[in-house]
Amino acid sequence: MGTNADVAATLREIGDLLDLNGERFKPDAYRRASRSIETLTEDVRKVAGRGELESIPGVGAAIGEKIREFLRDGHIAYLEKLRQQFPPGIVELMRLPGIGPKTARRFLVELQVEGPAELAAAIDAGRLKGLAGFGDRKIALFRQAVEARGPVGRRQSLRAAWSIATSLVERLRAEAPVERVEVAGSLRRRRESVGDLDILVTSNVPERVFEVFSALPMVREVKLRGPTKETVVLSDDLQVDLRVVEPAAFGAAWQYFTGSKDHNVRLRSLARDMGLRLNEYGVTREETRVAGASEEDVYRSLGLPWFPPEIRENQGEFEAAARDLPPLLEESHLRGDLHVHLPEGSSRDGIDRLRSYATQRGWEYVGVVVSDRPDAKELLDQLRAGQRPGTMTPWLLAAWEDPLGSDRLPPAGCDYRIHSAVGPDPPDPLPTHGPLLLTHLPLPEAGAEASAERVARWVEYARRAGAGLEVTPDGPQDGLDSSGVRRAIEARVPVSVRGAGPVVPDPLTLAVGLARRGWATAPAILNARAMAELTGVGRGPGPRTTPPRSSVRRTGPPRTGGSPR
DNA sequence: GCCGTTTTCGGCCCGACTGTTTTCAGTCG
Repeated sequence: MGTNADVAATLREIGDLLDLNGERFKPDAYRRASRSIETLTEDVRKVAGRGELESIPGVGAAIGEKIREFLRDGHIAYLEKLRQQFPPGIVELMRLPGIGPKTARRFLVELQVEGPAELAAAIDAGRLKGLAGFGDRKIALFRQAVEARGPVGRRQSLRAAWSIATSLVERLRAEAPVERVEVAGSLRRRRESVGDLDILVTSNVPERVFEVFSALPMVREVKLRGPTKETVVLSDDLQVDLRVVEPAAFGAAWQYFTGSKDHNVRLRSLARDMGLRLNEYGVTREETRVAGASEEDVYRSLGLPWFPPEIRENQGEFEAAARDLPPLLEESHLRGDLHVHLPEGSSRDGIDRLRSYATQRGWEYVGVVVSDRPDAKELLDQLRAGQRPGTMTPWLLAAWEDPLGSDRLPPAGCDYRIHSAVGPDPPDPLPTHGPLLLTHLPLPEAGAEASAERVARWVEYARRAGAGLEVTPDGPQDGLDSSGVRRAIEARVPVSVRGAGPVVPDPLTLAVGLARRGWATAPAILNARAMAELTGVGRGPGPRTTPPRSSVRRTGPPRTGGSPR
């Protein structure tokens, strides 16, 4: 576990315990600080080292001091004291769906129930019957919550969530009486992992929409349904909230349900300061709605620019907006992809498909990996045949990919080299032959988001090797996560944004989204450069096994303006 | 406990849904 995650979990536990104690505002303060640390793009120890903990949103003198204590001693006396007041299982109980601090406390005080197992036993023994506020229905829900313990609440990878959401949205558009269907929530923000899906529709017959939606084959159960909102659980445990709003409020609702929570809290307090009120129905002054149909209107009415969803985290976007938001990378900035594997089948067909795919995207070049093809030699010849710069678009480059540490030399005619990582950490010697890219970084730890320290080591290694790093639709499962992108850019290590090539649907948008979450602008992105600026790769015939390392560095990205912290 | 281009004190987002309630408390996002 990374230190940031440890600190975040510790602060959250303090918040939960304070909640049980009946504290009014402290629990939220600790949880806010916890979320802030969790989404921090930098190692919290580094921030502490600079004495800047209090610059983190939600961290003040008291919490800052507790974080320092945790980093120094590995524990916090205040937390130890809190823990002594409650049995250890009680926090676990409180995290079950439908059980909050009030209910958990009642279990403890009125039934001496100290954890999930004891709760199950108490229910079985009929000890909850007759207690005020606990009817049969509620007791059944408690039982369900205890029994469902485990996979519920598991976060999905961005790519898995995207693919599920895409099919749900398609079905709704095709089969339900809706005008507009959009995804909101953390998926729209392109978070590396997604806990649930938020889908927003406009329709004048919500109940019909809910009927269609609940009948979809992937829906396992309907958790709740009201006039404007339905919550379902899919067969793979993912929860989906579907909301119906009127068109005049669509922008406000989309903004509201996209979040993040901390971005929204900041926004609403800004609105309040201006004598306005912001909720999911719009921005109102007294009883008059002044904005709501579009997100742009909502932000404009608060004197703010529209924020790209990927940076709505209250991690510096408001401060940056006071100057100028940096122009984040767009899919249209990309001029190619430097790491594409041909699909199964003949190379000739593969090249044809790739060419038309790249043409569709308007790309100048595509780097084709030849090293894993049985017919590598012929493929190389095909790639070389008839290509002259400027005569054919897109230009196809030949890439040679092998494991980091391999001393096998690529055959003549290859344009550049890609090294795939072979372990969780960079090996000792620097790669020779100047690879252009390092790929397949195994950054996640048991599905967790990549640890900040490990990312830092890879970024430093890439910098010394003069190589670029990849961000892919699989996020930290296969390359940089968004904080890694941010780090790489700060270290002037070029970042390559990689899609999936000619597969349908290509989740390239996710790789771009992760780069945007890392505040990437086009100049920092290797494959947003024109081919002529690509380290001299592929200009004319001849072997190019070793792109000059110096040129990679020379064309390194300028520092982006508006660095959030 | 945090925070402030109204504030260093006095606020703290706010609405939907459910269950068990004749008017609301708890939970959730």
